[in-house]
Amino acid sequence: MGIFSKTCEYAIRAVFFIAHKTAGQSSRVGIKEIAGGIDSPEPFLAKILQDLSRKGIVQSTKGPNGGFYLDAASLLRPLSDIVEAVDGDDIFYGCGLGLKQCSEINPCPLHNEFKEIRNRIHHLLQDTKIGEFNDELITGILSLKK
Amino acid sequence: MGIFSKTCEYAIRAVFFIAHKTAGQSSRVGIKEIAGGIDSPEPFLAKILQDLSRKGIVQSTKGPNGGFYLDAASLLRPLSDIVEAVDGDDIFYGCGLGLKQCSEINPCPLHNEFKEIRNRIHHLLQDTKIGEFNDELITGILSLKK
DNA sequence: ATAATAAAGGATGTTTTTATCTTTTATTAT
DNA sequence: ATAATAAAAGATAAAAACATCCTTTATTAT
Repeated sequence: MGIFSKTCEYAIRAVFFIAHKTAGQSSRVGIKEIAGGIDSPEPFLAKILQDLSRKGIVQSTKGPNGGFYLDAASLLRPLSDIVEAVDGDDIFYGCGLGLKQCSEINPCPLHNEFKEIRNRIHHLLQDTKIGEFNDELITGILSLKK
Repeated sequence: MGIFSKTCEYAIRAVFFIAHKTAGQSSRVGIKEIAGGIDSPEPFLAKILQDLSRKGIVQSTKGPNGGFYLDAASLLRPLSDIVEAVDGDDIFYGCGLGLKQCSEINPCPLHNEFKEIRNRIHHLLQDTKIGEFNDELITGILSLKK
């Protein structure tokens, strides 16, 4: 088990992939190419992108030359938008030991330590923009496969 | 989805509970009391403790006056031992985006940022000992329920 | 208009995680 | 020895996550 669900891992990788493939050039990229580009099961990823599209995080058009893309505004959105859309905000606000009532006044043993870690994750994802890695992905410095 | 699996959340809370109930006094605490004390499903927790017992992280004896307890050495073990036993070490070493080949020479876009976060989690859990919160748990400053 | 294309939508299947129940084994007190 | 107790072990079940397949809808090119 990682920090994110598998669904969310695929989602983030897919959005990065769409971003670097379509940023600037008014082009689209199809589900097949995306799935191949991030090593994910195609039909499962289709469902994930369908959901992200409904939620306005990615854009899409049907038909020939259709596919997924990201408009200028989407490229500037923080990664946290993807995570919240897919996994919710538990990773940012939930108790590390799973206690519903855990809080400042009723803390679990790890409350303060985990608060810092969760905050750090939250800030990292808020400060990182979807379009931020396009250059490095194009040049191959960064990887989205396997 | 939290940082840990539900199984692991229950495991940590249960071990904390056993620790503060039995530390010092050569007493034992039964599965029923533990499950009640940490708000967990009793039969599921029984399986978890059975596993932790096999792995030597908690001690147990059967029969009347039997139950679970922690010896002196166990009380000094780090929390990371519980997490590794239950969830494995993915949380410490795995790629945030789920990439098997992610590494320094083939990094995903979030590699360095996540490395720091994972390290921080790792160090926190290595530096925190199982018996560390007994006093606060007895006095009720800290909570393991709901 | 028509055929081809590609995502959207809906139904379904599989695997893993979470949870329960029943029987067995070890220990203790009588 | 026997009965009572409590964890261990094994089998089973329910829920959630992960994954696939088939049909429909929107778009484009001819």
